[in-house]
Amino acid sequence: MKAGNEHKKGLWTAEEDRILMDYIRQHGKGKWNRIARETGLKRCGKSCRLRWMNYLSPSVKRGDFSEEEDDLIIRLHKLLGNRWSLIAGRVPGRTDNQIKNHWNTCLSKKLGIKKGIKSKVTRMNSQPIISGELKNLFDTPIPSGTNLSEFPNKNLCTNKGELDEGDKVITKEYGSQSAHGEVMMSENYDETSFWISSSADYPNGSYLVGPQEDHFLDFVCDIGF
DNA sequence: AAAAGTGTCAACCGCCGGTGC
DNA sequence: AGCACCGGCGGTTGACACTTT
Repeated sequence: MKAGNEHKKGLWTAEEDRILMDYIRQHGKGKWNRIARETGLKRCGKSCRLRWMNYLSPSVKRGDFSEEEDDLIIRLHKLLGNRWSLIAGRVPGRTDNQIKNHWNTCLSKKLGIKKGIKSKVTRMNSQPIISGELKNLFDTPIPSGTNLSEFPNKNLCTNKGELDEGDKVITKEYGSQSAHGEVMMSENYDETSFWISSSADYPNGSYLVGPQEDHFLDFVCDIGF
């Protein structure tokens, strides 16, 4: 089979939607290439999957993003970067594609973020960071008016007072739970790392220090230049 | 009214990792 | 080990709608 040449592209018609939905109602989703074949749709399996996941699935929420959703996405993006599927997993009813589009067209503009400017890690100050206490981690003061009570779990230890990219850090959160991570640039961090990002991604000079996944948002410390 | 410019978002593309044979 | 297939991801494109000139 010469895949590619004979697959239809472009917007889906109402009739194609109906065929795909009927099939999935009857047989369930998955095995998208098989679905594409058996429905007679002249689409590739990937296209069928995408259409279902991003549009036809009943779990997909349509319509404008609420302010609450915007706020959540902004906070998640600070923590996770462009990991749209992870962000979408925490925004009920929204797909990664919706969130990515919304970010690129509305939110990044709203925040004044320019594309293509790389983050850089800057050095923290030399103060040791003491477990159970929020310290100013950077060379600059915490802006007046910052509500520290918004960050209830701030137990952070470091193995030295001054951090740089590559340094190992330990956090303690949620009772006895602790985790190890590495200070990284935001666009490079991996699943297990904590990270520090800064600069152009966050026009007001925000820094973030935080673990992700299991520990999630409670441990975000947002400090200005 | 029409052309040009801009914004939005559905869909595509290439790549990657997992799985089964 | 190597291959094919599949699902999933993030970046990008392009059609269409809307706004401005």
